[in-house]
Amino acid sequence: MSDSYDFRAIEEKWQRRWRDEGTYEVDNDDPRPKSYVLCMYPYPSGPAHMGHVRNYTFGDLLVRYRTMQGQAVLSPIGFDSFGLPAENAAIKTGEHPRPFTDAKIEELTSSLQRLGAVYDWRRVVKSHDPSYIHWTQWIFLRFLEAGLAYRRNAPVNWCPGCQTVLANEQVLADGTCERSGDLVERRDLEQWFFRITEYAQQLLDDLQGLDWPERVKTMQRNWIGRSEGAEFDLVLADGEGTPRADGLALRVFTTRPDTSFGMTYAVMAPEHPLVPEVTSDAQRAEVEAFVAKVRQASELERVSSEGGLDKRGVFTGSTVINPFNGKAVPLYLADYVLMGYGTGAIMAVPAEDQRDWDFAQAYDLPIVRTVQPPEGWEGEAYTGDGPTINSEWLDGLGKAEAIAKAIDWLEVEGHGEGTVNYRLRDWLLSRQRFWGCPIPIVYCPEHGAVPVPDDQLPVLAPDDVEFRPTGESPLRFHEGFLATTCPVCGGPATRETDTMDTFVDSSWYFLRFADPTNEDAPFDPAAVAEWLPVDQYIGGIEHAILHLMYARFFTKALADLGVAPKELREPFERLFTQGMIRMGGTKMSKSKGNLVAPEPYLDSMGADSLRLFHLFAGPPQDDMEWSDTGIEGCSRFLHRVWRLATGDVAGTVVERESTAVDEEVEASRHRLIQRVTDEYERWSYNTAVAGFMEFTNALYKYVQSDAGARQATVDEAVDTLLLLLAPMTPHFSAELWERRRGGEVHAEPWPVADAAKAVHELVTLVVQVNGKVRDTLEVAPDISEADAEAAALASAKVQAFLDGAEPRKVIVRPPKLVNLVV
RNA sequence: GGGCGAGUGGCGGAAUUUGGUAGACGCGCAGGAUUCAGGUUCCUGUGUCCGAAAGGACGUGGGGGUUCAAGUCCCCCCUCGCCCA
Repeated sequence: MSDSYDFRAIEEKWQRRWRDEGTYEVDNDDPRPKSYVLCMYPYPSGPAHMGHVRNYTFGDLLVRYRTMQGQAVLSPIGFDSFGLPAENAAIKTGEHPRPFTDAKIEELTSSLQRLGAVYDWRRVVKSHDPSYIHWTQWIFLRFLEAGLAYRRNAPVNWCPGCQTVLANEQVLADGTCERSGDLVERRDLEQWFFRITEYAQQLLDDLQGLDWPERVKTMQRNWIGRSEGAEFDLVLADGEGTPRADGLALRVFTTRPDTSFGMTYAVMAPEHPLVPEVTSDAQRAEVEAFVAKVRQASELERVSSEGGLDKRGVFTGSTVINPFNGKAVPLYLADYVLMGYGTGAIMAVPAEDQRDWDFAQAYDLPIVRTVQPPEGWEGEAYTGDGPTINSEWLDGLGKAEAIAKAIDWLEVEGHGEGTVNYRLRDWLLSRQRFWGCPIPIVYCPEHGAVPVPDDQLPVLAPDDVEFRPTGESPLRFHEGFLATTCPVCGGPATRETDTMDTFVDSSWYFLRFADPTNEDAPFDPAAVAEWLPVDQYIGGIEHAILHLMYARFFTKALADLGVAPKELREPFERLFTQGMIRMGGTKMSKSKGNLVAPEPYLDSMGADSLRLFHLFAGPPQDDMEWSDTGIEGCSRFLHRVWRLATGDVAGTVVERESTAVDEEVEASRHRLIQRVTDEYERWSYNTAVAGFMEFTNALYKYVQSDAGARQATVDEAVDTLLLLLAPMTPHFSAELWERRRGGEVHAEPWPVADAAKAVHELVTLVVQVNGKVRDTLEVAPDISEADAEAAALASAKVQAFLDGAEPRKVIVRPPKLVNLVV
């Protein structure tokens, strides 16, 4: 008897070997074809949970599969190690977040190794490492020089109780602070932005060439939100419609210039700079109260259509002149118009916009249709196409022609022009937090905001800091950090205390992996050119919008600045978004406290069983409700293969010449290679596992058959099985391969099927009568139509159903099906 | 409200490309063999209904349609999920 499958010893042995021997380290000058496989780098929150297991199993499988196909696979890992959870822990304990974070990284690293995931450990990148901070800051300065970073006033969430700024995720759904429970206010602060909007069109256009899930691309398109329309001026007038003496006008944006004759009022955002100008004395008190109220509201509340609109607007006391018909219409403020979109002011056409319709109803404003709704239309606002009405020289035109003609008219008359507008806003990167990458800026009373010179990077946060229970950033009170000198004049100056959004760190880490220890630059463009773009990026759908958009923006900007190769327009050629693991219907996450730890399974069944289970449980892109029923089936399967591979199955294995039975086993071996290779390419891992199980079951039958199995056939079948399983169950395959054949299974070439040997001797021909299966026949795969029909008619079962009748029609699809219609 | 995706046995799920044996594979369950017993292992069965069986009828959220043939294509409806508003 051979010894049994001791997964614990085997996994430790191979994990140590892969790590110590650097099996999965690859050099930039590796002569093999290059491939870059990357899982989104994790936030180090402690030991891995099942969500990580699933994610990193997919990644590791691909690394090993491509390695066996002869490629040099770059498989790096890093840690998104700045962020709020570590800072919150620091506030609670008073301990600096660095040791806390380093400990979490240790824990996650060892979990990943216990899973059997392999990486080039020389290339580890950590966001909070001074060498990484250095180059994140350097990139910020290059963006600043290029005008891609700038500073302006913007509203933040301010908690009056804590006297600090909150991140969006620290504000509860009811608008209160998660820590103190105070109502969160909106407050203006000078903050840093990246000019991502400059790339809006490119970010939209370049989606086309990416091999990404269509729904992720759709989400990005919607987020960018390109809309074509027109901007034009509405001349401001007093309450009676008499134009102001100063000729001041209000610029509005609309996607529907064709409906301009239907404008019955206009609306500006409450924070519009012209608000004080247009407010009449009679309305001033009401307007100011309204503006103050809106300042409290979150953007989500403002754009929500929940609840009535009757308290959400106020009349300014002014009117504006519609240039199309010269009529004066009232000018309102309303919370649903945002300063950040378009021009911050709109013409309102209630007949063709539902929100304008609702507002018009609430404020008793007139509604004039300018598009003829279809016959029988019973809805309110009509946004579809139709002939234009009530619009003088636009009457009768369809939507597209009317839009074009209206824009022409605006341009000729000098009131405005056709424009493209994007929903995408510039990226606010300032965070009033400690545990992030410091923004390398100094404020001088003489010279204002001055960049820290390159030779003074990195700007690092001090270690001797005191965390306040309110959550305020300790940097704001640390004299040693704050006090500095102006790089321009040498006079006293203070440092910027804000840090960068952690999305900044994750926007370029995949580039650093190509050249992770470079001390003179973030990376050598030549090294990046060797590996990038990432061939396969793997991560969660929750990053479909922000992270992927920001990383794409950084890649384009860095290429345009000459930091990255200028041909590198996109970072991630192929994207796979795996489904999340749910627990009780909600996402498995630390904050929900419903994590499932892999350790008990690693202890009782081993990493390979757990990996196999995750692969077998369902399609990788689908969400999965966690349940461990079935994991034992995977463990059982591995034990079955182990016994087969170690000759521990009761049966007769003999040395003899090959017979037809042996040939059939050999044929199914070739079919398995074909099938599984195809399924690996398609990420259909659950069916690949099913294929392995079927094949193993068939081998058991073969070995245990009375006739006895041929040694050479069994050996070849088992060897193939081990090779095909190697990406899924790496330790298991490696150990058996070494025992049986010697050497490393993952260094073996991927098996290739012989198509000629993979064919079936006989295939099943289904015979139907009136579309119902009445018999199945075994026939040669190359049977002719006539022979198939004859065979079908010869069937006694079929004759019984025909009951002597002559078939009216015969459909023959050799060799699969014959349908007799009577 | 709009967009996208999904709905198949007791459960997870399968049915590739172009409509062609629905339920592969596993879990669970039942029976048998091994075992003092439990566990392990091996074999067999397992959509529902009628039937002792042979066999038959029904069956992929609901309703209609196209077709020799529909889980798959078309139309309407219901439910759930995600994204946007």
